[in-house]
Amino acid sequence: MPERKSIPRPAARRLSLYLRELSSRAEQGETTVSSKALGRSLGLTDAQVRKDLALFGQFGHPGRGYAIVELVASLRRIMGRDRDWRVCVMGAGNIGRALVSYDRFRREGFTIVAVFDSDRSLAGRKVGGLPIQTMDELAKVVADERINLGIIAVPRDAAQQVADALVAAGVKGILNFAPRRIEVREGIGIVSVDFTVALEQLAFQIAVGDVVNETVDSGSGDAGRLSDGEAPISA
Amino acid sequence: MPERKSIPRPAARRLSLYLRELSSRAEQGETTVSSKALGRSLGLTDAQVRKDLALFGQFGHPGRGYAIVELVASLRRIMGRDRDWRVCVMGAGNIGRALVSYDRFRREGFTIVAVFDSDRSLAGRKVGGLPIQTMDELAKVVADERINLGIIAVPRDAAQQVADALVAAGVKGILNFAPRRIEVREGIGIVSVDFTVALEQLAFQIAVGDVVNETVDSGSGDAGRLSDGEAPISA
DNA sequence: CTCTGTGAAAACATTCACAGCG
DNA sequence: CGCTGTGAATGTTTTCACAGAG
Repeated sequence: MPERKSIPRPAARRLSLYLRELSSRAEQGETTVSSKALGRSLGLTDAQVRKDLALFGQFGHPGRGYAIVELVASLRRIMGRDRDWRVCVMGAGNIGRALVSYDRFRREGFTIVAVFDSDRSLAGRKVGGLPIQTMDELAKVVADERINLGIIAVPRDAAQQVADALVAAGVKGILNFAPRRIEVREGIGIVSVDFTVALEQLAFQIAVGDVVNETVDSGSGDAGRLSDGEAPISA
Repeated sequence: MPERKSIPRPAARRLSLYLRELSSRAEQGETTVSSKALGRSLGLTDAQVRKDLALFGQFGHPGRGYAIVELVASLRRIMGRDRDWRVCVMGAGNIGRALVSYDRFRREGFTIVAVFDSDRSLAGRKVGGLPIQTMDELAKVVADERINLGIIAVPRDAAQQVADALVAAGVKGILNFAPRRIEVREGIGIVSVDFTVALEQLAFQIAVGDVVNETVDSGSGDAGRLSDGEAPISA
């Protein structure tokens, strides 16, 4: 564990937003951006942006701002986006099928290479160009295809079991869509997204009569989020 | 704006997890739970659980713990889950269709009553029992069906425009799945979920060699999070 | 002048630790 | 006892404000 420096969790969440916004600006042909302009697009202060980016080194050019292409490259490397991620989807229900067909994953370097479902009668049917496989082929396929991430899109009560199988097969991280906490051993990454929780947070904002801008990225095993929050909620 | 008390954002995110866990325990027939047991299931300390729950009143019974049914009812009311939420889905692509068919929403009191798509050639086709409608029927349908929430499942470049139309039509909150920040006027709720950001957070956990349990609930318009985080990430 | 990087201050959130109820 | 609710202590994150680079 090559522990160098501690990154505040909220900052880690914002990093993804910086990368998303910067990539989009790069596509527009912009070459440079100030912390103020970047913060403005994301609902953050300029100081916050500078602090976050300074966590990894000196990327800015005083008087000029940040060189976008350069910064995107650095952030990608820092976030592990320069490697190739090979992903399998567990569960070929509504959500699993939608994710397999979600083109953006591939474009962003997360390639889905296999789909599994416990229902053997689905075996062989194709989803987004991939044949559905049975769960007992998991270990072999993960090894053969060098899969390092798994996405759980199975019913709640099967989720922990499927997670255990993924870890046993050798994946390094799990993105969980089932509505429950997943436990994994130290060293395995886990991020959860719960659609109902997301809608509920929305209902809460409204019920409480006070609304702030919030990004929900359901974290690992617990109640994480990925929102550039602003004020607390007042009730 | 009946501002009474300020609720820490991280606490707001955890509330959903308490409710989810408590409901599940109620189904198992459990009647009582201590802050310690609840925290254990969610990866939180007992003190954290007590502080969070105490934000809204005195729910616990010293020596005994919390009465589950009672607490679930209180939390539901506090979070606005006692009302009926009527939802429309914008975009009948992979994600939109998966969400329309996501049964859990209905069971949890979020009823999807309409689906829209800008592609007129899809008009009339059914998705999960609902006919796809064209975007220009939006205002009328929102009013007639008393829709108060909208879900955005359209491509990035159409998202802000669709959000504006939803707000103009009268929805009170938006759940956004498009990969960009959505701006809404004061008083309108917004929560965002970005699948790519979620996978990226996972990649980051792994790249950084240090992994903590995290729940990602992509917040509103900015870089928020919804994670019951633990330690910061070390790089 | 513009705009970064960063210590120092302020705001926030979590954990501790304990008084007090049942 | 067991377990809550809560001030006080601690730890973390954000904001401020400014020196210095281009």
